[in-house]
Amino acid sequence: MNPIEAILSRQPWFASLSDEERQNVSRSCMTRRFDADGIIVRDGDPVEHWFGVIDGLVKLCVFEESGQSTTLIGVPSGGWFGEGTVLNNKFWRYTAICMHETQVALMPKATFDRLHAENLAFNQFLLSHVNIRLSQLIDSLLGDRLLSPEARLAHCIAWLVQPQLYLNPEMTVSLSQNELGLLSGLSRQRANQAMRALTDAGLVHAQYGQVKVLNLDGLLNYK
DNA sequence: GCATTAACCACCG
DNA sequence: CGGTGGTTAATGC
Repeated sequence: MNPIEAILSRQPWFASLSDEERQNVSRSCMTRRFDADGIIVRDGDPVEHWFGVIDGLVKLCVFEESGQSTTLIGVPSGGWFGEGTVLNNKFWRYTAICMHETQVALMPKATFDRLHAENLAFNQFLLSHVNIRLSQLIDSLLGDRLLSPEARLAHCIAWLVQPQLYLNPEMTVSLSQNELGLLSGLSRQRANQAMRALTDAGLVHAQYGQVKVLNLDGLLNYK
């Protein structure tokens, strides 16, 4: 089994395809490897693929003309991104940057559109995926408006190991506190301070360049 | 008051 | 050595 088949076989919708369609889909997809800081797509690039993170970590960012930039979300191994753009737009509206060396699966838009038009299980997967992302958005609005920096960081870490979205039995994510700050909208120093609070609360275990989640519900309920 | 930037230093890989 | 973590001081809203 080639790498792309191995990835697709883990997708819940893939098994529902006919043998022929499974072959067609996996033949149309590709994998590509990026170094740390490698750019998968830029804001303004034409939409050609839907992307899956096989191994590594990707951040989705926007850059303002003023020179300001912000990180929207992190997508770890097992996650997919860009379905909204593939469905609705001709051009990317954010930039996807690898935070580590990252291997990415690329599904051509034509394949995506065909599955979207023809396969129920694929649509069920998409709807559930989009639904979880919507929860994530609402949670992030909540964090932004009502919650403490500690809670914002807690939620941000929790979403990175979200078992509904990603396969990560170790519940661990490889990120520096600087990158954690970028993802949660905090400075490194404030993220560091918040990390200590979460560690003291026994919710996470901080290692060098890596965080292990000990209590996912605790993180999500952190005020 | 609280978070941010800048800066420093010790430590890890 | 570069990247990361822990901390402090100055600045800004």
